[in-house]
Amino acid sequence: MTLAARRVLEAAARLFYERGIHAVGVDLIAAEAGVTKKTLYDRFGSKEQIVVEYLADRDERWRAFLAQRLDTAQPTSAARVLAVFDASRAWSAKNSSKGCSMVNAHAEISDPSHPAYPIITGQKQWMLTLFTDLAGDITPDGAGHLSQTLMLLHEGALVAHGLNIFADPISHAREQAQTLLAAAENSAAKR
Amino acid sequence: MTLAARRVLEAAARLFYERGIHAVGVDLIAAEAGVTKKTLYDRFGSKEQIVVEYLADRDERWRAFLAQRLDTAQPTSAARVLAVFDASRAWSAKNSSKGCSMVNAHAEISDPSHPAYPIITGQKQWMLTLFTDLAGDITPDGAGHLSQTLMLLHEGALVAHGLNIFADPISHAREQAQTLLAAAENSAAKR
DNA sequence: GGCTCACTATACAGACCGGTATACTTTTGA
DNA sequence: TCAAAAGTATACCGGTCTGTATAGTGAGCC
Repeated sequence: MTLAARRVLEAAARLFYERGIHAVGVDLIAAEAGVTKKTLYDRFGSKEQIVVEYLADRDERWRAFLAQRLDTAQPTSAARVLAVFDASRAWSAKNSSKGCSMVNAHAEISDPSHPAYPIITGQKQWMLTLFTDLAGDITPDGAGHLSQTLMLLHEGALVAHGLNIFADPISHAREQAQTLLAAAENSAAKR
Repeated sequence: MTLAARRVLEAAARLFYERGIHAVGVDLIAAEAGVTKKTLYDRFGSKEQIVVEYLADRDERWRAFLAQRLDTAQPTSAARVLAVFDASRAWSAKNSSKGCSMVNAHAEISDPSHPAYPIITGQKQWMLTLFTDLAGDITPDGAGHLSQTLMLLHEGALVAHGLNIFADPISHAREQAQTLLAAAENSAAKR
């Protein structure tokens, strides 16, 4: 990726996230990136491709960020679940004040055959799988059930954060997750 | 509201929800409504006003739908909390297969001074207040805490439903809410 | 009958949309 | 050193965007 291409992607990412995908034109992206439209089209070919790379890049960054956080977390599965919420809180404070970019993109991309669609649904599926794997270590029988609850808390917290419904929803979700994990460990130990 | 205006609002509501607000032009709305642009502008004055009335109307319909469901629910607060989730499940099956229209609109409307902004945040605040009032009857000390958790489960379920993350997330949220309510009633009774 | 209101039909304005073409300059690496 | 790659600058394309203007039709109402 060339320097100009990187600047285009950075500008597009910021504008798409803050204003929405359809509300941002390629002329604006080029201007904000300090790049001509010629360069933009030489590198990306279409606006759609910029959208795809915006979401793919954001997905990749989030996974890398989360992986790093999980690596430094305590090695127990319960601690790692909580580390996901900690990572989301840190990530949201810096990059996601308007909520989840995948959810927001989904609001604008209706067609399931759009090339960005699998990126959006893929990230959510990946998160669910992550929760399911961790939950499986805690309560093998209730892994599906627990992971779905964690997913709802997590998604709900991101929405609540983006819409500013109440203060610090991600911490609240983390706390609730902690209660859930304790109960699951307790009931698994009894069995 | 005239007949033509109603047709415009119905067409706009469907198109805005399915394709996104910025992706739909007034020409298309007029064509789908079987109405000329002249009529459309005579009735609404601007596209922005159509957006505002679309969201306001949807908000009103949801509140009326929910109120009717709450009226026919068992009069206990716990049953009424669960009735909210039941209402959401029924509503989503019919009108909200792509998730919450307020959340989706928020993804496209960045400016807090946009006239549609207070409608979006207002509905979320109203829902939180509703949960808080009901939770207050169950556990006065923990009303804020419980209502926030219910809110996260509810919002998370709507997102999960819209993105099809897993099957029937609203029922899962309802079930989780039920567990929470039982625990809250139990701990309130002990005190 | 005459008046108003809601509506149709069509054309147009000016801006912006995504995308392309031509011509030229700068950077960079074998 | 020299050619390819990457970039700038600018003009343009057809189409669509929100919004307006002009002209006329039909129904209800006092």
